[in-house]
Order: sequence, then C-alpha cells, then structure tokens
Amino acid sequence: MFIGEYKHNLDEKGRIAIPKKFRVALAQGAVVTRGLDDCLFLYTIEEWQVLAEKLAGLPFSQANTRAFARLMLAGAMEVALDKQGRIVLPEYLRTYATLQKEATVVGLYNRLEIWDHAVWGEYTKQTEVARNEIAEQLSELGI
Amino acid sequence: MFIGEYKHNLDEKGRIAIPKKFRVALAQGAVVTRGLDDCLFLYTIEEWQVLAEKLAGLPFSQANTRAFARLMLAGAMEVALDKQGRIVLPEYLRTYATLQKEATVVGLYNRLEIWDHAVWGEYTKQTEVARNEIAEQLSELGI
DNA sequence: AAGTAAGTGGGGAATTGTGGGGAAAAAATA
DNA sequence: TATTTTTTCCCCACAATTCCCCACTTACTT
Repeated sequence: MFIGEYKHNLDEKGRIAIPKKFRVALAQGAVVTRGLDDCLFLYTIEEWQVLAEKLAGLPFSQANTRAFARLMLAGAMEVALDKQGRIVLPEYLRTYATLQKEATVVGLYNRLEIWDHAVWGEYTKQTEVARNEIAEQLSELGI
Repeated sequence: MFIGEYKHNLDEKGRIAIPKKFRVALAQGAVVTRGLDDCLFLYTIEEWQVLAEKLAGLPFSQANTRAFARLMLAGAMEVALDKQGRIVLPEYLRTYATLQKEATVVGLYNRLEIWDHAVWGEYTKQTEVARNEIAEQLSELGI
C-alpha cells in the first residue's frame, strides 16, 4: 500500500529517488504516465495491466474517451529502478508535470503520484478549503 | 477503545508521546493522517486498512473524490512507537495541523486525534455554543 | 518524603537521498 | 562499415536525515 508524502529532488539527469519503503514493490518494474491535475502517475506492472485494459476498453467512437486514452496510454513509459532506487523520468513527462528540481512523491494506495513541489503546494492549499464540503458529500460512504 | 483528553508536548524533532494506556493497542503499528478541522487522525493498522480501502475505491475520474483521497491517503504515514512510546510526526503533518509545541491528544473510540493545544481550545469554545442545538438535531439518532 | 512511572530532551550511529564521474551501449555521420 | 558523438547505465562517495538508545525531570502514589 502506497501512502504518504515525500519531498525528493530530481537531479540533472532527470532522475528521482523512490522512497525506500516502496522499492520492493516496484522492483519487478513500474510504469509512469501522464496523470490528472498536472502530475504523473506511477503504477506497479500488475496495477498498470488492470488499468490499461480498462482504458483499452473505452469506446473510441467518443472524442473525450479517445483523448483520455491517449493521455494515459500514449503517455506511459516503463521504468526500472537503478541500484540506488531511482528512476529516470523521460523529458516529455517532466515537461508535462512542469518538473524541474523539487518534487513531491505521494502515495495513493495503488499508485504513486509525482508532483512539482510548488504545484502540489498550490493544489493542497486550494483543496483544503473545500475539504469539509467534500467530506460531507462522502459521508454516505461511512467515512 | 480510545477516550479522554491528554496534553503532551512535541519535542524539537517532531516527536510526541502517546498516552501510556493506548500504547499496547498501537504496538502493532499505527497510521497518522490529515484529519478534518485542522487536526490529525491516528488509527490502528486494522482500522486504517478498512478506511484506506474505502478511500482507494473512490473513482479517480472525479475531481472532488480525487482531492479527498489525496487529503487522507497521501496525507497518511505509518508510524511506529519508539522505546519510550513516542511517534515522529512528519513535517508536512505538523504544518497541516499547525503543531508547534503544545498539543492535545484526544480519544474518539476508534481513533486518536492530535490537535494543536490552542486550536483545540478554540474549537471546544466555539462548538460549546452550538452544542445544545446539535444535541437536539441528534435526538432522532436515538442519542 | 521517597519511590515509581510517565513524559521530555539530546547525542551518536546507521540508513537513505543526492550528485557526479566513467564505462558501455546506442545512434548518427562519414 | 568504421568512427565519432551522444545517450544510457552503473558505480562510488558525500551529505543529510532518521532512528535508536541513554539520561534527566516531573508528577503521582503509597
């Protein structure tokens, strides 16, 4: 289970360290792709397989599902951890998420997200305002 | 069962002592995360597992459920008690709850909450006013 | 008033994150 | 096809953080 928030830096080669505790889970391989809200999604191979099949199942007759499939499927790239537990983020993904140096890695159960540090700060600041309303909407889930 | 109110101090390393009587319950591990009303929630591993699964089940295609999952899942961090019965609160959680030194730990049956002492004081003062009204609204729940 | 139990503070060792240099592989050009 | 250039990958070393342990202080109990 991926949870938590971690501040890591990209180096000049576009590499980023994966938090130690997640490395075993990703040792078999991982897939990074374009995510929602200007961040990157990172999945284990198995989780990615599940998601990819769902995406592939979307009707390509509709313009918006086509766009969504292209965002995530065409954006995807398989990555491997090096001996120090880092992955290389291809340039197009760094551009997409406006990643430069400071990044925040966050765990969301079955995926990791990689954010530019400043963008993540903005996002949390904005959504914190609405959190109580959202919480009330979700009360029916028993949360 | 967690009940009661305890005043503890954070030290310079961001550690806080867990009230003695709750330590056995949390010995197997605990998870702290961002809570509602500017405090932190702390669960036993088992309780957290249930909650995490509910959160993970929310569809990531909707903006507000995404935001809520990021609040609680990405906010979560597994913590362990040290030999003295303390946990370390990561910096981002201390910032979230505006925790500096004085803190109040309160028990709410299946979770603990960690508040900045002053914020907790404010909160209880404010809700005291509305308490009677709230009580009447709750009568229909059989309380 | 003394002893015990719980909370607080801090120092040192081990682990994890970061940066960079060099070798191997791949790509491009002649 | 040979040679040069670029890119990727692997490894080493430093820096920073985290974790673990020991000691002190305060508060409660008998």
